[in-house]
Amino acid sequence: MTDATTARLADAFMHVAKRMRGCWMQQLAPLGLTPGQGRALGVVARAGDGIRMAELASRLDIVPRSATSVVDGLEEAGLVLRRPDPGDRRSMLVGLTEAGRLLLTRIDDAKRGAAEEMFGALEPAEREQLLAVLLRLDPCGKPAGSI
Amino acid sequence: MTDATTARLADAFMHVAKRMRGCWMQQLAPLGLTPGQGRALGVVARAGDGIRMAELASRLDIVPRSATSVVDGLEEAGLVLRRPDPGDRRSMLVGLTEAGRLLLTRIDDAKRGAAEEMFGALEPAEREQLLAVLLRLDPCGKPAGSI
DNA sequence: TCTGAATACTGACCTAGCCTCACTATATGA
DNA sequence: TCATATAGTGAGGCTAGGTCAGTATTCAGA
Repeated sequence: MTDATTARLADAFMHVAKRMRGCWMQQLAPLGLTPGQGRALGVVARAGDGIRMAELASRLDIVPRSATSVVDGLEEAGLVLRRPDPGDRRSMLVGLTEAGRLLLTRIDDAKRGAAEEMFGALEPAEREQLLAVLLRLDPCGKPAGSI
Repeated sequence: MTDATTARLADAFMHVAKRMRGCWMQQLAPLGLTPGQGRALGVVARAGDGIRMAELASRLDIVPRSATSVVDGLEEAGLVLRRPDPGDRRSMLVGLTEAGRLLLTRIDDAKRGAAEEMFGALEPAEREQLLAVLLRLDPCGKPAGSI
């Protein structure tokens, strides 16, 4: 019984996640961003003036090599800039450009739009409950990242 | 306020979904299956004796061309078999082989294991609640498929 | 009965978003 | 000074999708 519920839970969860991803993609596409880039831009913005590649990767919960690709895309679009870390010449600091800063508010709107479209059916109290539940889930023992 | 909760909700949701996917992948890997193949095999099994490619695609919520690739993989692994639909020679019927039928129970176990690992932190009542909430979410207006 | 439109599948090719492995450049502790 | 560790990245792989175009078949209507 609970067994069946749990399995259905997994199915339903992945299904909703898939739709949400599509929804978000759709909202971000007009801005010329993929979901991964949008997420990364948000992390960079929140990091203030310059975040290391490794730190960015960790907050996105991806390996450093993958962060390189994401930042490549953002830099190509003129939204972020890499500069060497003056304190450690092995490191790069990634920071927003003016264009990136300007785009950020539109990204936030898109994100809010997608979230609203997704969770609009839920009462505010239900959303709070759902959020609380999600924050307690930590599969496979990995520590939860930021974003 | 609710705005911020909704945005955080989206973040948390995608984060959990990502971990869950990894968790499931990990459980399925020993069986030589990807999550997509596991899902497809389940749909084929539930369909009884033979499901059309188009119907399979629709239940997986992917385009028919993508279903072709998934079935290619399963057929190569000897888990399913394509045969022409006697009633419509344009169509193919996909059915489980004996090997597929045998693997199915192990897949179910893996799935249950992943789901348990994911949602184990929740009380049964909370799982029921979560499931109920998920079933109400239907982003971007697309009709909900099966699995 | 013939024909044009619709349908079912698939080959060729593309993308996002990850990964590992191996490499260079730099930093750091003994 | 020198071994080892760390930061980032090139090369290349994979899953899970997607599009576009083409073939085979079905079917509705003239």
